[in-house]
Amino acid sequence: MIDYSPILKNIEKHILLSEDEKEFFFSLLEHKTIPKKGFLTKENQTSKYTAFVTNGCLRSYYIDQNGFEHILQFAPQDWWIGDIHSLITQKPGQLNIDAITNTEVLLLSTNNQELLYEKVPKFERFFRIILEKSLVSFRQRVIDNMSLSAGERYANFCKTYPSLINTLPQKQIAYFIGVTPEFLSKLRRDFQKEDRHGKNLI
Amino acid sequence: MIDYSPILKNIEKHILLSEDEKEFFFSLLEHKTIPKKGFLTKENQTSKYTAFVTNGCLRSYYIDQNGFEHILQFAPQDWWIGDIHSLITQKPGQLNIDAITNTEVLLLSTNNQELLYEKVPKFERFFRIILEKSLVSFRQRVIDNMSLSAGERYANFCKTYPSLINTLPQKQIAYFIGVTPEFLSKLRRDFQKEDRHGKNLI
DNA sequence: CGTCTATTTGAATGTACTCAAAAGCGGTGG
DNA sequence: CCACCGCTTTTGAGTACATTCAAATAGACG
Repeated sequence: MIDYSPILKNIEKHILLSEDEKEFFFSLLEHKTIPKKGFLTKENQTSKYTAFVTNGCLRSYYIDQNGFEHILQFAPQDWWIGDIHSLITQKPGQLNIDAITNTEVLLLSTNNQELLYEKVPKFERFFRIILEKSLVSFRQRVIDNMSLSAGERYANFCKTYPSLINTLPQKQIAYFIGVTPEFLSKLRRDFQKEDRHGKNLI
Repeated sequence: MIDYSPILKNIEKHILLSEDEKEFFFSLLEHKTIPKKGFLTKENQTSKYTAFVTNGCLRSYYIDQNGFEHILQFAPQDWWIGDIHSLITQKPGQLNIDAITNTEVLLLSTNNQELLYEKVPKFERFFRIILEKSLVSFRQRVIDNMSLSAGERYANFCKTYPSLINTLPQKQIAYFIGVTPEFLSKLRRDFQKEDRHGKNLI
């Protein structure tokens, strides 16, 4: 009934599994539907699950002391997401993770993840590789925040997530690149002006 | 001759090794001394080594298109450091890694790291855990850059790295928290004023 | 001691934010 | 089907935080 092929494909990019191992892995997953605006994780709660998105899109964000949202990650189809700090410390976390659209996820609980590592050590390798990639992208984010202007970060976002630009409220792009929605609106207006001038000059 | 106990202690926090495994692991390491201002890694070169600092302090930094330095990480004693993007893609990287003081490192080449994973799969677990921790700290860095003012980031830095405040040129702290050295100087002046006023009011 | 680099200071500037108000847009119920 | 409501986006004026540039001062090291 549940289609495990997307997650299997994701995993087999990095490790190969026997039929038994596949069955065992699938048996550890829980399928869940998160409706638009529904939550996977809330701040001040201890996270129990790492999620793999099979359909839809989740986002993780932090709310600061002034009540402003800052989006850390978008997780469209085929992405892994979770509050890793809370997951590894098993302490209450700072992040909220909710659904931008109706979303289907496969959940792996921390207990089952440990079990998986014990029974099928190859998964240590798999998650090591996933973590390497996440680390690279967060590192890039730190670099970009320190070395690029807001306009450059927006241009960057458009290049990196072309599929999200038209599906996402502009506000959320602003919260991701680290500017106010008002300022992003002005940036876009200025870009359009530049574009038009560019065209006229040709 | 080479003292492997610091790195062993670091590893045995997370996994336990047999004598043979220890010997094998040690045989894969290269010892190197990097003098103050010497380089482990230069931008545009493909990284070959992950380093463990047994003594001294390294830093990794990025130089942007305007020639400004942005420090990504300090690696004092007992820390791991490397240009992970270049290491995993085996393409030329963006980072420089150099020594703040004379530094002793143990180097693990990418080839030897793969060999280690093959022969002693427990190391997959070890590096998975190291990566989890790095990821948490880079994630926190993104959060802080988006939600805190420069003054708050500086106060944060002082709390997090008390040992570095007096050993590091102020400039480098500025490049780490993401402000100009001039502005950090002004921030510190203002903090001192506040402190004095605070004292006078009591 | 002299040189080189780091730090401090000040004035002018710029980038991005705040606040307030208007305009646009989508969904829902009558 | 359209009117209304709530939310997003736009716009503008004023402001704040941080940078730039230039010059003076302080510190470190050979």
